[in-house]
Amino acid sequence: MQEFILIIDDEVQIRRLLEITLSANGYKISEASTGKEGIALAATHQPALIILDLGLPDTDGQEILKKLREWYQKPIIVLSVRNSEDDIVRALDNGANDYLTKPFRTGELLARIRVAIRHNQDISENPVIVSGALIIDLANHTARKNDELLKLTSTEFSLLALLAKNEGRVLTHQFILKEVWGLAYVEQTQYLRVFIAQLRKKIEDDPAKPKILNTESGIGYRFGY
Amino acid sequence: MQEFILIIDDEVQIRRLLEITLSANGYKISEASTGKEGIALAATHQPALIILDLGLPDTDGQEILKKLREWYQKPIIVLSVRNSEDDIVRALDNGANDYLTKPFRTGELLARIRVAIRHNQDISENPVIVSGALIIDLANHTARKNDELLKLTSTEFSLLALLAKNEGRVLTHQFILKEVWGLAYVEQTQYLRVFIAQLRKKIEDDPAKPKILNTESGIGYRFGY
DNA sequence: TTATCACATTACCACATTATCACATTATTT
DNA sequence: AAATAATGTGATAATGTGGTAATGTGATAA
Repeated sequence: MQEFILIIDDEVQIRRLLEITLSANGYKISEASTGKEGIALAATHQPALIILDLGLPDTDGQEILKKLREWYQKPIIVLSVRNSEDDIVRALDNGANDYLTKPFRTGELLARIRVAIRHNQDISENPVIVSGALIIDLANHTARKNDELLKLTSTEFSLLALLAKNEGRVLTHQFILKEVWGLAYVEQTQYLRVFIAQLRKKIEDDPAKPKILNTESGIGYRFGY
Repeated sequence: MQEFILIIDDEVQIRRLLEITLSANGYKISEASTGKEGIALAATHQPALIILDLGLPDTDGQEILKKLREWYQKPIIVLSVRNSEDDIVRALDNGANDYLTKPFRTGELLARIRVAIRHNQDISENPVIVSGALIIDLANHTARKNDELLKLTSTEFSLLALLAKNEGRVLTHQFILKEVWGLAYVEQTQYLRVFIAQLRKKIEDDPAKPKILNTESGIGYRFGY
């Protein structure tokens, strides 16, 4: 899976610089120029890391940081022109993983991004997910229920696998669509409904009363719990 | 539990400064003035964090870093007079968690130590608010009471989360409306009454005698206390 | 070619959620 | 205690969201 970085900065030049540098190093990018937009994008895109400029026009950067940290656990690297110890300490104590003052050196930023992501990556991937009577084999792209092989199409399988990998967690429509269909499809929530329905027919005892693939109305879907 | 920090630095003044600052902040200290000594102490004392000066007399600091990282997983913060990008990137890629150039500001160092230690503790744990039998998982948009999942709509959830995040504090009607419904709705106090009632039905033992979602007549609502 | 399959797309219906209102109840003030 | 203000409650309307079936499309294989 490609690492996905969200840049929240109002300066176009900085965004362009970061965009070029980061994509040249194999990261995917999304950008926001205001705090509000940034929070919205973070919620829908679930980036692996956020680069946050403290000097945004709409809101105090420290407040955005706090808001993000209410639910966002992955690394946040703060950029700022401000170099006062107070700003730095506050940002770090508000949940930032690192703090760089502008102008920054791109090589150093990249190294600090690697540090931040490296830390977050030691969650080992389990090739087989077992949940009740369901057994999902990620490596073989097969799923079984009560020991009988389910006939799943590849889209159905990746959808099921994605949800199962995040058992108990609510995944937003946008996130699922992005992961399974790709970035261009984040608006097509109806695809998702169709495929959820198909999966339920195949794996639920009573598709009308799903116990495995649960709906979180207005938000997304959840596997189990 | 007392946090234990190992300082590897050959300059006596720096060691003394760190010793005073860190112990004043509740950390226990051990010190080494050479790389060899440092590695030995790290092995015997198992510190929660290491502060490593790159400019040691006996060995190249980067080499000590690599040696430590062969077995030592906890945070290492590098100090150095050298400010070249190359040094910084190398240190970070060799496994340092952070890099500060001398002279450093003690408040910033302390904040970065907190970041490093904080990081090492809460790997993959969700931010949850626990209040009595209620457990609110902000990242997952789920809430439980006595271990059973509550069926909350997204508006109900954000209202509950907002109040719970401010446990014990009175939030005014206007503030709550602004946060949950948006600025245009600060006058619609009736929305709030309706949704508070719905939440109470779902989470209070006796909705008529609320113990969790309390009314502050004429002002707003309060979670708990 | 036809048949088949998976996915895309649409239309429609059902249900869940939210908004709104009228009225009951409770709290506060005089 | 009475008057007034504030809050709670239940019903219903309006809207939003999700589920399902049917159909279109394009690829692939018989």
